[in-house]
Amino acid sequence: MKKKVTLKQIAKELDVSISTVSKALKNSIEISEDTRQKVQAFAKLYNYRPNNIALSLKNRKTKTIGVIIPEIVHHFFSKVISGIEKEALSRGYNVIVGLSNESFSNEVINMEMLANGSIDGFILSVSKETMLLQDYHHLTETINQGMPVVMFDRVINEINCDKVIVDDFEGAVKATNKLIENGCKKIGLITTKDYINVGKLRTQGYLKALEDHQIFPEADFILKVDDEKLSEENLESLEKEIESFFKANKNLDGIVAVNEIYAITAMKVARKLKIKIPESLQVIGFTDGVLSKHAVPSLTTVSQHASQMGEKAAELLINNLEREDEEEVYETFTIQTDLIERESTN
Amino acid sequence: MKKKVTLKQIAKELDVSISTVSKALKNSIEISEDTRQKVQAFAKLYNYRPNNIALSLKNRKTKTIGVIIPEIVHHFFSKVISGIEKEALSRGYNVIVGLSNESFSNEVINMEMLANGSIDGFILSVSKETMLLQDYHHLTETINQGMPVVMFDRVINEINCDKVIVDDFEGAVKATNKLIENGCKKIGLITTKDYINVGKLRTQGYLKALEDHQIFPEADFILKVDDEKLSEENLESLEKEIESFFKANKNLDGIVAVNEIYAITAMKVARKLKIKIPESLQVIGFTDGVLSKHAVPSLTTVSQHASQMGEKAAELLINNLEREDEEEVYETFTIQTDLIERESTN
DNA sequence: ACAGGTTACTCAAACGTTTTCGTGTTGAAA
DNA sequence: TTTCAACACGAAAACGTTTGAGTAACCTGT
Repeated sequence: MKKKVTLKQIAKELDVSISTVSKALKNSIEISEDTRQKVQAFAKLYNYRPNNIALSLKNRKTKTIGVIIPEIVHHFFSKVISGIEKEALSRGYNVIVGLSNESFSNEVINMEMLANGSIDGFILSVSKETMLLQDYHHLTETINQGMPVVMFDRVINEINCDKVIVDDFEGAVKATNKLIENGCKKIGLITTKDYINVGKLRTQGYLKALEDHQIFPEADFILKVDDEKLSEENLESLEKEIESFFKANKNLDGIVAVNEIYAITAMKVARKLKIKIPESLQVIGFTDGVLSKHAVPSLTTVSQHASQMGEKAAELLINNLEREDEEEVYETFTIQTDLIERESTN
Repeated sequence: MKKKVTLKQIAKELDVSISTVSKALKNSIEISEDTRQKVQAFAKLYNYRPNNIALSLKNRKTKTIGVIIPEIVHHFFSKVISGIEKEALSRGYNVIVGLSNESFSNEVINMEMLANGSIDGFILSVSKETMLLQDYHHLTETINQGMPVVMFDRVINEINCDKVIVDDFEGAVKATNKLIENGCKKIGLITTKDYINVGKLRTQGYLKALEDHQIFPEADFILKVDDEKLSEENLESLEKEIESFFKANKNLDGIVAVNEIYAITAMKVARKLKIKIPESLQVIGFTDGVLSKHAVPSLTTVSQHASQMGEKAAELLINNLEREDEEEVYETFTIQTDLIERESTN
């Protein structure tokens, strides 16, 4: 077991100073051809690699970005990470991942753990609890300390930083328009409570599309599912809720659901109620995950281009980190959605 | 924007030495009550936090573990990460994630990037390409440098380190037994090529169960899908392959599939061929992901307890890191599988 | 022969900590 | 008055690196 070799050890072994070794390895002209070769040969032999931590300390930058997300077992978020990682790797950065599990305190703890020098900047999507509590002190503090932050998807307008968001509004408009074009007259919406801003925006898009086509929005056609219903355990109660929604509104011929689970569950319930998809009910979901692709019938969905979001977020952050001038102009980048048509619509 | 405050700045401000500040903050008895309070008050006011990088350099440990996985947009792996993160957080460690994207060179690059001081140890599942090439120099090198490595799921027997594996063999036995108990006579297997060891083990488990029940294994009943068929683009060709498999073996009444996608696709094809599930064909998959849960009919599956795997891997690694004595006794921990019964079996 | 200029190095500081050892000042015991 | 703890603090080294400044030794031209 040979431990990592340091400059000091090489220096001692070759009987030169540490500086000489360092410069020789950097091909400095200050060092004679002879010594240079000797040092480089030795370094190669012992597989010398500069210690990242020492470099980080010296340069006051770690070349590492911290990512805090509510959950990783989730197609959207893991895809975003994958995008972040891709961009980060190509620009020589590492990615540290922290999970908040939708908990405010976890988010704070994770951020504090990373903010003390471990990383150069944050990319994050805040937890539901944070949105609910509206306590953003951990965010403002890190930003005030001069650490760049990029928020994505679940962003907070009050916070002044770079942001990458999905055009949720327009996505919902597109989805709803599609159903209208396909001849749907009674279009239902399955959405979340309003404090989740993406749910809110999608709801607004749905309403806008109806309005544009002079369709009167029936309040009954909108189901606002309680948030906990998304968790894996509460699947049955979600099913029940949707079932009574369907039973209360028997004439629905189109459904826009603000996420994949709602859409898939709606299809499941429809099947149970012998409602044919897409013949008598057309369904469009959000988030183009595995479920949409593999469902039977496969689900028409609004793709959020999660991977692209991640790449863009990483790009914004790294650009910011590597910018010389300190001008603070924050950008909000909007990712356009695409409607991916599959079997659940005509 | 107030930058992070350091010991030096506090020292200067209070006109004491750096050592005094450091000791005062650690409640050292060397420091007078008076000074201690003054320093602590000041530190609190300026929200002093020790710089992690400096600590890492001093202590020669980073309290960070590196995780290298082939892919993150994958239920199993993201669940493992979530388990790792949970254990890591509770023991004060951070998690750096590197993705190999199933590529050997990416795996090597990622490991080299992290091995130079950024982390204290690795948790990894090797890429398919690495298994194919059988080039493990990057692994042996890091281990030789004294950096602990824990491998999970896709492990390499030749490498001497801690390992966490799923009892794939027994899982397949359980699944096959279940089908036999349920009255299946002609049980097919949809698996991967043999160089993926988990696929191989599951195949062996399937054969063992048949043997135990004196059922002669028909070679025709085993479909070894070419590996690229797993990727999202090749979904149709996977479907086609399974479809001809079904057509060639019309009398199959049970299917064991070594992963979720194969199982779901098999069900999709069965539906297309008007084969009723579970009445005329019962299906069991591996990996208890979202698809299994939300499929119609929902899929009976062998759960690998991915989260538990991650926790265990992190536990082994951290124990190793924090162990005083240097004895190298490597453990291979086997996670038992559970059969989760759903609608695709009787 | 000597100023001036290369050449090929070494020194030392810096990044932010922790910790061992040293030291000046007190107060009390002898 | 001397001696010796106890007390409260400071200096310095160490982790591994980079880099500007400093310095010997040699060479060159006059």
